[in-house]
Amino acid sequence: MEGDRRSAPTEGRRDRAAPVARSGRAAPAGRPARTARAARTARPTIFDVAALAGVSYSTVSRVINDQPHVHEDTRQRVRVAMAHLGYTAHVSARALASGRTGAIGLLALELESSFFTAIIRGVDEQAAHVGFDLLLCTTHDRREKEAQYVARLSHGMVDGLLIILPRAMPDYVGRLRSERFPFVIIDHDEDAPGCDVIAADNRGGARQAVAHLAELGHRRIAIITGDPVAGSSHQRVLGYRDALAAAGLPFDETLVAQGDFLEPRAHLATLQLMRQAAPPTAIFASSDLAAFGVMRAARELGMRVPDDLSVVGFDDIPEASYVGPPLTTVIQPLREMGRAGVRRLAELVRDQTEPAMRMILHTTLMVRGTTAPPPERLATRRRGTGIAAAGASVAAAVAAASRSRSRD
Amino acid sequence: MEGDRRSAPTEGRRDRAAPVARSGRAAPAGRPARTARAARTARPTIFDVAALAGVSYSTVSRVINDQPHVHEDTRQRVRVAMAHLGYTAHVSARALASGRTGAIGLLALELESSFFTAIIRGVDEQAAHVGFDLLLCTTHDRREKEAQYVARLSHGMVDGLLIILPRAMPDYVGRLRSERFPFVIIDHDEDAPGCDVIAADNRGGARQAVAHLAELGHRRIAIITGDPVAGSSHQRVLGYRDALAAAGLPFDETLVAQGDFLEPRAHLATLQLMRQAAPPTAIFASSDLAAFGVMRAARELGMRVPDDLSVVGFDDIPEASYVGPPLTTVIQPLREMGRAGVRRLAELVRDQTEPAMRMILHTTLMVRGTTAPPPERLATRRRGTGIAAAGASVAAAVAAASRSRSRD
DNA sequence: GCACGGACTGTAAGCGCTTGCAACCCCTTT
DNA sequence: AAAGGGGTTGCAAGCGCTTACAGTCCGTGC
Repeated sequence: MEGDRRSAPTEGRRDRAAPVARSGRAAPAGRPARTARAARTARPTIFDVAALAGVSYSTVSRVINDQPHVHEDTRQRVRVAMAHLGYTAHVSARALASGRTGAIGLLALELESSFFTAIIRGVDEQAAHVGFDLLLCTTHDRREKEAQYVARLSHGMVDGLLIILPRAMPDYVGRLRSERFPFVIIDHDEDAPGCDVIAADNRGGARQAVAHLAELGHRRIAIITGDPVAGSSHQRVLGYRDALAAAGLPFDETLVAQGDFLEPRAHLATLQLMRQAAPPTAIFASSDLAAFGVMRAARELGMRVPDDLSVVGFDDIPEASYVGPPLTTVIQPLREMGRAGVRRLAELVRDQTEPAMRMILHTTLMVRGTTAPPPERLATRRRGTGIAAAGASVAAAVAAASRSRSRD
Repeated sequence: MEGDRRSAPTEGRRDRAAPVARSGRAAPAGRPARTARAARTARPTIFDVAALAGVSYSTVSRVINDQPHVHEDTRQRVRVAMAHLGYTAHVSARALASGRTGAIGLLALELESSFFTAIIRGVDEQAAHVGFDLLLCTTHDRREKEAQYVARLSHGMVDGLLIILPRAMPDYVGRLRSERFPFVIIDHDEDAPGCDVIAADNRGGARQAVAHLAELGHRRIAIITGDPVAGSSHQRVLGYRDALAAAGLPFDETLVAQGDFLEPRAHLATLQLMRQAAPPTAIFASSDLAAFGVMRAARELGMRVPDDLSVVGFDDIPEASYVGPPLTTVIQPLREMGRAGVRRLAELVRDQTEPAMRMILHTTLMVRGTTAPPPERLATRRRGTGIAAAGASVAAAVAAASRSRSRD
């Protein structure tokens, strides 16, 4: 048997290629070759490669995994055999045996909004870079689904999880933590003890945006908030207040309208804001989508942006620069957030004991075409009829409406 | 031993919950409980559930897979045990044992363009609907990578493959076919014998677009083609010629500019087209992105769209309706193509013997703001100086240029 | 010239699950 | 009362790979 192994690689290879496998070598003890069963597909396995190369299957495994302790000649011989058979390792089998899958999972709410796709682009880019496969799961806000996904994913599908979570912390996070499963949360701007989090500086960004409006001379600056369950939403309100305070402007509850980051709600909120006795001359929307809603409302009211109303968004999704006029907004480095998330996750997968950390990325104000100084002070002072200066009959109607019910 | 099994479920359950596992039951022959080795994580396995429920592991497996031949009481008992332990099946293990993964792979060139994300949205939606997980792979046009991905994916990662392939057929497709691995190709509008293909009616769509321009009175209609390696590109040229012929217009080679579906190239091509002695009054761009390039060039030349130049795109990516003026384009049902791809793939996974088919989805012309009748005939006739009517000095310069070199 | 460490290689024992088959139960049929 | 049969259940044998451990071989130091 031993002399056997020593047979010169070259001719050894040839006679191994013959149909008859040398018994007790190709088929290890207790593994009777291949049963008649199914035989799913005739895909070559590690055993076929081993037989062809005239080595044991574990040696093939070592070659596949670039492990040391394989003679260079042997390695070559195995490589040739693999190429010859067109061998590709079975992913599930390695995952099962090794406990590693080489993939990461990405959990996102949906794919509709550019907000998510922007992050996903960053994730995809970096995942490819560090050699992870990407499993994309969208939850469509179905909480039960979400927990299920997480369970499945963390049980043999992926090595780590990236969760875009602009909301409250769900229960499964606790479970992941206790199972010491690597995960990173993206866009979760609130307390998350023991979790690795990547978020943008929401408060700072909002402050920049509102400070910009104040500098332009606006005194009545409204905010349309994001979804109240999102921490980022809260942070942006704080930034708004910071900026007001810094500019010496009073905080006025009537200038705070609740939104949900989406367009329709912002549209509605804007109509309500403008109906007030003292409507704002500028609106800070908590997302670009919301800003689009503001602009649509303005258009309907016959107001021009930015002449009659200034608008600032948040996020800088691609559409922001397409619309007319292009939107002034706060750049949130979405793509970079995705990239950073993967980088961090890769570290965690490598070393499970890394202490959790929180990573805050800077935001930048991007001044484009939707902000300008407020319309002449006169209009601002002559409330109610002020807007009528915008000229459209719709505006007049709103003005009339706001006169009749002085406060909402 | 036999009487044992018959022990009444109720009290049987209790004593099974006791720490001591009944030897030879919890641990099957040749499987000595759990070795001291690693024990990766203390995740419950099917054996733990079996022990707790007082049944064999295969019964648990049957419950997991909703198979018949399990007594309802037993089923319940197992369910309770699973819930109690927080059991979740190990995905790789099932994949290895069963040969099915419950996932499909999606191979896309990249994620940057809305073209791909639109398809992906459809894929994601339908995948969730039919219960497949989605593995997203972007190739970034690195051919070697692509073949590798396909090999990996088809070896135990996914049950089927969706390939967005607006290009020539790569070699690995042949391999997939010979391995009888289920796959569907999306957006591949040319011959693909034996392959399942989903594509839009590129020829028909182009015909509609160009017919629309002809109906508006345009006589000199240019086309900026797509990437020549794409079958869809070729089909759109055919549609263009169809429409010209139908309208009794001659086919003029000088009105065909080669593009690549992308913006910069189209921008350049437009500048060249307009520099001609007899510039077109309308341009059919083979993609929306290309149409944006046309519009940018027109802007630079001081021409107004659609007054001086009509533009039609193809695809109807979301940005098409955002730009000003909103783009007249051919709606390609990208999302539906993604959905249809998954539906078809699901069928193939279920029944490998399905004969291959080709599915062509209809396109729709969406008239928006970039098309109008050509500028007064006069201008069209008085070539060279005609454009100067557009007014801008840039246009004059181009006119001058076109005079000096009467034909390119 | 022989024990010894190091470089390779092979063997066994799983990873956690599915599934064909055999065994068993209880109940009907003859 | 014995045979037959359908519904349940358990067992064994894998799926294709990784990896601890146990050799095997060779070159070296004494």
